[in-house]
Amino acid sequence: MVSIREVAKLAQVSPATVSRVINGTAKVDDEKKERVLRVISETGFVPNEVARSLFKKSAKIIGLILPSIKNPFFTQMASAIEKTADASGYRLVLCNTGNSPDKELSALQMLTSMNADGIILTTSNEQIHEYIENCKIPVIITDRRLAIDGACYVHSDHYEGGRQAAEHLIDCGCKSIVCIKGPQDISSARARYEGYSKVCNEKNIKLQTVDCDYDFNAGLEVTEKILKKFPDVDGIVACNDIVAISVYKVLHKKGIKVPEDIQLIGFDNISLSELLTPELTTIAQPIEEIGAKAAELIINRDEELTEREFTFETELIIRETTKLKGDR
Amino acid sequence: MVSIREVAKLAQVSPATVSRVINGTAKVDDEKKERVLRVISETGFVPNEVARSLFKKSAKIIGLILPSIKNPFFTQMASAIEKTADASGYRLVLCNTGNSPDKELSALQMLTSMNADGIILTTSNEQIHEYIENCKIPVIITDRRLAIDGACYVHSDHYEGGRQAAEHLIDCGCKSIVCIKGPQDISSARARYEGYSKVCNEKNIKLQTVDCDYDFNAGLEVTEKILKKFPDVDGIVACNDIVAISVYKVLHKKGIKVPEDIQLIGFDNISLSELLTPELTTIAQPIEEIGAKAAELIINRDEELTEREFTFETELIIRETTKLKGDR
DNA sequence: ACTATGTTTGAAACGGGTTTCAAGAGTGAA
DNA sequence: TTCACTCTTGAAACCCGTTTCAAACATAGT
Repeated sequence: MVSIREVAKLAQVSPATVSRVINGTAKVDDEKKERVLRVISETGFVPNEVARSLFKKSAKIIGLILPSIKNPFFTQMASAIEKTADASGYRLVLCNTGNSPDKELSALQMLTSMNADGIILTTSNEQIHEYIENCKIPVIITDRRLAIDGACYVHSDHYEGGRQAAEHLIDCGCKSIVCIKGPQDISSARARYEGYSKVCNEKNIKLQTVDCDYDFNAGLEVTEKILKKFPDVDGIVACNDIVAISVYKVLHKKGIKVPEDIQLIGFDNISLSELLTPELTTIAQPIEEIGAKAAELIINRDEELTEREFTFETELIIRETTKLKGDR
Repeated sequence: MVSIREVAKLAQVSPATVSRVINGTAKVDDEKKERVLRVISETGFVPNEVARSLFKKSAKIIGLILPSIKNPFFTQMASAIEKTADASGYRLVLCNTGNSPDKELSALQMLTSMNADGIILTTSNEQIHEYIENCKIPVIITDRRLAIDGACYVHSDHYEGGRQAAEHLIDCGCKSIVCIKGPQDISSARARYEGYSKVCNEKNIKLQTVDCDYDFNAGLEVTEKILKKFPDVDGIVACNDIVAISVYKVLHKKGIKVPEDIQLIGFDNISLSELLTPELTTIAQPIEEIGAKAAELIINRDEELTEREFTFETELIIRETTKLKGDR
């Protein structure tokens, strides 16, 4: 691996001059510049990013800390972050926590000590509170809202999304709706349910709920439970698209027709929801916008922020698991 | 950010001693060790990973260069890589290339200059040849086989997978099978097709093929084409699960029953293929094993390699889109 | 008591770009 | 010709954890 000092020697200039040529930080005599460039291309010299970031205290890195890389929602968000980051020359360092607070903290420390320029984090764990507040790099919390000052929040309007889901099923004529509540330690799941139940209260609809994790197998189980507990159910609000898919699967296996017998709505609008047969009616989050915004907040971190919370609107996407026809 | 020199000053020892305490690289007087540990916990000192990796020439980083982060196959592989990496204290730096050779090369250079300990790469681009052969860190090419010396290869036996798919549809009684060939510049797609066509030749089955990209929309189009060109088709071998899903979607929309009218088999066994209704019959690649193996090759890079190519077996997973019943 | 061996320790060098600072070169005006 | 000012350039310090090397000290053996 050739170093800047070797390039300097071969081009008969000082390392400082080579640095100035590479970065265009100061005027360099044309003849010398050419010599330097020639040596660089002959030797294939690439500046060592580690040495650079040691001095600059910026590694051009965005840290991404997620509960699970396999979850399509996070994957789509990660993809949007990567796209935005890459366009500005930033790389993504990925950490998977499986919701473990220990792993979250160590990922956070790790990324700070790597001179990351900012961290994008999805967590429900308030214990990392202190670390984040003392953190000198921006920390962006996506999808969820915690009570941590010093962080930025980027998420959808889950409350409104919950309302939209409830209203849509009611508009579709459902009389006995069951809401599958997501994990209530997650702020977005809480907000969705609050929006949902608000509408039900306004319209005097009886609240029928079951609890469920954001997990395919949990969705399979909870569907059985719904059918047993609420035999007259004709509408199901799933806590996310993955759970909606599992609900559909159980209903289909039992010969229950969707949307004829039971109507079904998901949440997130992961790209999968459109690939399925039948296509899933769902509440769309602007996943790409959320990811892009989070990345931008880090890339433009020197700009003074007027807001610390960015809320995006959700949108009802009517497809094939409910009866009203959408635009499509 | 407190440095090792500050810690040393506060603990009244030299930076060298602090380093020895942190890393356990040499015996340190118990009393001093305790002083150092106390100062570390009081100040919240975390060693700067960048300075460390500048000296050590290892950043404890695995670079992962993929055509697309959204593709579930790669996501599942990435997840397995992350799991293996994390267990040994390595982080993942993710680069998305969208198959652009320029981006591949710059990601490769970038990762080398970041002192990455190794790179896992999925590409069909032979142009990066020279760079990889001169690369001083291990480069592992997954899923595909190129003609690049100096790289390691980790993949499934796609040829055998192609054979299994063909044999299964024949066993299921298909008389007019259409094979959707994947992009033939990708070695694994070629191998699958070779395995497939070998079986057809052995059994005197007419080869009926169409070309298709690994893409959902391409799958929708190609299905229309199949129905037009081969109206008596009763079996379809899709080039991967995503395309199989899109094929199913078109067939379903046209009222064609799967597997009654047309049987369908995918490739990969992404977790999605089991979530669907109907569940997809497919040729499984051991995605997690491939990812883990690739990561291990980097983590254990000092061990002498006896092989440069690691081939995993594929497995026929019979589910609901073909007529023979599997174990389940 | 004195050599021999072993252990602990800190000063200093190292890794490789970047930046500061002051010297040297060049230009123009007086 | 000389003073003033600008532009280009390289030496050296810097970022910060690690390691080498030799000094200092301790223990054991004779």
